[in-house]
Amino acid sequence: MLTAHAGFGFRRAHRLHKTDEFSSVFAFKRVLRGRFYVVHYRPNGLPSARLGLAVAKKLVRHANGRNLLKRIAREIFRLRREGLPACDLIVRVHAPTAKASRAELRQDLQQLLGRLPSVP
RNA sequence: GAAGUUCGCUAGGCAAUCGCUGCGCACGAGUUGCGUGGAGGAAAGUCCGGGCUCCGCAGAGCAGGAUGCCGGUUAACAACCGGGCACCGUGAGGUGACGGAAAGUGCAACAGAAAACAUACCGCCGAUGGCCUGCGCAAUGCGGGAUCAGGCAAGGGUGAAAUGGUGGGGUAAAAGCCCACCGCGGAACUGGCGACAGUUCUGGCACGGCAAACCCCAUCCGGAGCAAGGCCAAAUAGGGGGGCAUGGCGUGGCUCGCGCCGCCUCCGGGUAGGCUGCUGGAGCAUCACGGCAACGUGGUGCCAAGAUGAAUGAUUGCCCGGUGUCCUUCGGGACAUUCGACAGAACCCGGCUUAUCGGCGAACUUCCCGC
RNA sequence: GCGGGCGUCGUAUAACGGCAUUACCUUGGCUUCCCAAGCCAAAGACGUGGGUUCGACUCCCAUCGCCCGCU
Repeated sequence: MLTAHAGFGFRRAHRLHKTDEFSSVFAFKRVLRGRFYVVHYRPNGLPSARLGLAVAKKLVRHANGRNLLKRIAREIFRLRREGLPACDLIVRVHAPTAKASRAELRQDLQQLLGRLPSVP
């Protein structure tokens, strides 16, 4: 049902929705760790990569800040989705980001996505 | 011009490109195209109050909680408006949990004589009575002393607080003992819906403080929450042991009442997807009328977020504002800037509280200068 | 969404509205040839801001932070 849609779109099909989907990615236990972000990944056998997000309330108290981190992650994923291997990704935040600038956060995630292994 | 006070508004703007999402329309029916809408003044904290939904009705009592000068506004409120009183400010104005201590119980460390019922440490007096004593023939006379009986609470000192204050009279010394004024209590009258205020008379000083100590009085409050609640689909599972049925469940702090009839527990087993509620409402704008105002009534026009692993964004350019550096013909200009607050709807409203870079407007106050 | 609880020396804890307690830790001294142990002494705290009260860790209000529960 999922077609390899060309371009920079980021539709519902490119996101993870169910608890099961999240759990299976976590259960696969493949992790790339950056300075602020952590990327869990698991090959999904679909034509495109999919993204899930998790930002702990404990690390970023205000909804405002959590939304910012998610937007940054979403935007980078959207722009690079075409070039990514077909994996389910969960981008998680694991370090306090209060002092980090947007550029640092972006650079961190770009570098993590670059380290993803290609799917056989 | 400076310094303030109060009230209100605003929350950088425009464009391009790439995206997310609600709704509508279109057809070639694609997760396609076009159009259109898409965070706040606090959306926050969840401190109050409602609507809505379910608990049969929302019932009674107790417990518990809330409110607490008066009048009004409101769906309701701990909110708001107007007023009274007290305090603060030169003023515009601001602040106030502001009922009751002559119903009761309790509390007050240390200091101090004494901390709530009266008392007397240092003191003052010693008129009167007694004592000692001088004058005197003597007296119920005239003096002196200050051990006693006794009188006093003025002054001192302690404390957060000490039994009205100031002045005068008065006295042996004193004292509301007496008087004037002030304060306080009571009564009457006047004004006001009322809180309260004013005037007059009167009492002769009582009735100290703390109720954000218990408490009393008056008024109010049933419980739970949109994960409420409803609908659809799929699947199925019955059973065994034990307990209670003056019992159990609805029911939530307790009791009663009301409704239902099996219920609880252990073993073992199963399910948890979609739709709805979901945004048209105590709604917004504007006009008229009533009201000091909060607000109300009526007319006209408008429809303005609805996500659900959770949208409302990103990048670039120009402008606006700030900051820094440099230049200046003092008008300003050039360059740089990861400088542009607090912060993100989750059923919906009314308040409160807290966060917040700045900008704008109106009315008023005080001071200075000029005319 | 709803509800409950807790913030006290560096750490763990007590405290009727009236001088903030105790232990460990730290520092100094005594003791010892030296260390440890022991003995003696000292320093160090009421999350923040208001209010009530003569006086607040305690009572009230607001706020900040942390923890827990239900759905």
